[in-house]
Amino acid sequence: MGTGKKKIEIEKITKETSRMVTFSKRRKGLFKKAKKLESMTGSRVASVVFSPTGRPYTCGDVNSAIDRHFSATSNCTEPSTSGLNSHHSNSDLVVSGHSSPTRNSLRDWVEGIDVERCQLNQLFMLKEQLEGTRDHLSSMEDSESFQALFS
Amino acid sequence: MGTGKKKIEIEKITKETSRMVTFSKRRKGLFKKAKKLESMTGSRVASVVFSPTGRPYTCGDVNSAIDRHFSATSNCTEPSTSGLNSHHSNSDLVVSGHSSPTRNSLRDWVEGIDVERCQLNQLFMLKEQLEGTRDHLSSMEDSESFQALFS
DNA sequence: AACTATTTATAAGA
DNA sequence: TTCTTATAAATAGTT
Repeated sequence: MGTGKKKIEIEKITKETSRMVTFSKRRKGLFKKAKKLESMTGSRVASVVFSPTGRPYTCGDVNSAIDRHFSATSNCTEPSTSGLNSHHSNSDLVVSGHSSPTRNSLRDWVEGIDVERCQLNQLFMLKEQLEGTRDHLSSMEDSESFQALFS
Repeated sequence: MGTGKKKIEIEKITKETSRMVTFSKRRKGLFKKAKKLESMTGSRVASVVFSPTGRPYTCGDVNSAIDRHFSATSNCTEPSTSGLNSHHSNSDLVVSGHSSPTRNSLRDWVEGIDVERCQLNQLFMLKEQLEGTRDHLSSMEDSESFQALFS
């Protein structure tokens, strides 16, 4: 009958196929849940999913989520008085000396980043998110929001 | 009987309460789905949810997701050969002149950020994610992963 | 892609 | 906030 090698190959292909089918179904479900959570409760959800092959998929309107914080405090030096920035501990976070930048002081905040610390992983991922979002708009559930992001 | 004012207050409280209950339940469900998607398909999910009151909740092991990309290319100058960085268009992305930094060149990448462009919103959100993650570990579904993130 | 038996999530009430 | 449960939604397996 079939060789052991061929049998294994067939199993691998089948496995990968069903794996990708499951990934596709569940990613769709996850993003649907995220959007419903937003619409039902007035919350904001931003998420990134890296597929088994490394392809990034994003969900949620990042710009709007951030703008909400800026617009709520447009006349203040603090970007937000809600939970987000109301408690700054004395821990050694990635940003030193810039606890709550306004839009205009973001350059200061960026320049204050301690690039030697591990949180750079986060920045790197952010870059990948941006690039992945740009390059894979067609894969997204909410393409319009993210096309605006790069226009 | 009860005054109109009191009646409205009761309605408002009830509404806010059920809204937060729904938010809590659905956020929990969303994070559960995210974790199951990861475990079933070998994918990576990172997500941030801002509650109706602006409180951030995070899900997913950001460090591990990034480390996967670094570890896959530990001997290369490129952080990843998978889909993420395999295609750089000539569009004017936030990062100019640094298309694929290694861990050691991340300082260059950070310094290359065009801080006048709208993508700074993304960086600001990243900062909020970091702070929110640190300050609200108790609210998370996967506390252990994120405690390690700040240790 | 579509179907459906089954599992899973959740809204309402306690 | 947690528990229960009837109902709704998601999805694994299959075609």
